[in-house]
Amino acid sequence: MATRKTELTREAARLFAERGYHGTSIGDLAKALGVQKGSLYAHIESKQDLLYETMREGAQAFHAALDEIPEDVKATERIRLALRAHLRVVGEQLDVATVFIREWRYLEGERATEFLSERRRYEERFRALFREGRELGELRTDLDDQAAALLVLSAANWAYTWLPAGADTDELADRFYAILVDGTRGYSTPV
Amino acid sequence: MATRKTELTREAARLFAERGYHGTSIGDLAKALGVQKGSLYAHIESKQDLLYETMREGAQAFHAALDEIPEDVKATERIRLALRAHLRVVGEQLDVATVFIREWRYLEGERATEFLSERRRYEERFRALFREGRELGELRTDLDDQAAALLVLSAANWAYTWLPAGADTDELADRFYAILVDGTRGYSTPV
DNA sequence: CCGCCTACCAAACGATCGTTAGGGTCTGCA
DNA sequence: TGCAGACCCTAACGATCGTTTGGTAGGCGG
Repeated sequence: MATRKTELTREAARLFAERGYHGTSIGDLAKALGVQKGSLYAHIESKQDLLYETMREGAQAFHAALDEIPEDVKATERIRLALRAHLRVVGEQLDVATVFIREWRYLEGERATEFLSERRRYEERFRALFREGRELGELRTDLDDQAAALLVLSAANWAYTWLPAGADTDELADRFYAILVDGTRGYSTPV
Repeated sequence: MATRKTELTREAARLFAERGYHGTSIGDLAKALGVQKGSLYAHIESKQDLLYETMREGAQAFHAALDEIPEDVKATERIRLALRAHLRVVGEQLDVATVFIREWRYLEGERATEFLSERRRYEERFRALFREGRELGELRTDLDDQAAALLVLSAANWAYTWLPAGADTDELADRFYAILVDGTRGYSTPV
């Protein structure tokens, strides 16, 4: 099943992540595969297609990771698992995640808007967790859940810049979660 | 004082932020300034120079913002002010900040490594605040200050993607800070 | 052995890239 | 009046860009 096409998209993701979409030429890609650049057009219709397919792969991976979170656990626990899920995707598919997070804006035409709504939908799933947690009384009733969700999403979305490929992302997610839930203040620190 | 050169670098920052370094051509830049593209070379030596100058501007702005934080206040307060300072730079110089955070990797040669150490130095200033806060007893003694600093830096570095230009960043920073310090958990939530 | 399919090749297309060359037109100051 | 300096022009350079074309080599089922 490791067709030439999937090798191509995988290498494209790697190069797009390393040099950026506009910084990667079709010639670079062909050279990385040991092939003449014209030969690539037996598999794709355009360079844009490669970017688009990587985006789709990323969107699918991130959503699928969230989908596996059980619904019958507490909202706070689902937040922890969601952070784990996101960081796991970043760690396991670093190239795809990097392109998904950083290079999406080079999509052209309606694909850009399609991706934007896909992305908003993903972030909304995080926001919903915090809203739910607050409404169910698991989180502080005066919590600014918008800001809290933004904080988690920031940590999640920034991770591709420093995460080494194959890191233990579960433990890392738990460390972030612990700080987020209990705060950094000393137990008896005066205000 | 608004020399043509500064207009050029400002426009370059704007376009690099909007379309990326490799996505912006010298021709685009010239058109935005209402000038033939060859004319730009009366002011610069290369396209790389424009990127480099924007980076320098960004580095200067971020460091200067941190420099203005008084040293005689508590470490926790300095953390709050540091977050304010960073977000203020992002809000006030969104284009420069965007290029600084996202496009730096297209610097070539030793400029790339120069920038990388500049950046590490900046992040270290944040980490030091958390270490200090923990050692002085202002923060929990069992705090994972590396993770805490990473969390704040993530929020700070991700902000360019969603901050509207000219937003009230001080209030936003304080909201992040409040969550970070006190956590999200309900006061009486069972473990 | 034939015909199909996947994969690739060599060569070229027009467009655009960053950059250079040489000359021109203003303004302001001596 | 003349000269300097800032600013811009047109035209072209070689290189590289994404993409197209027409043809070929090898494997595999009929």
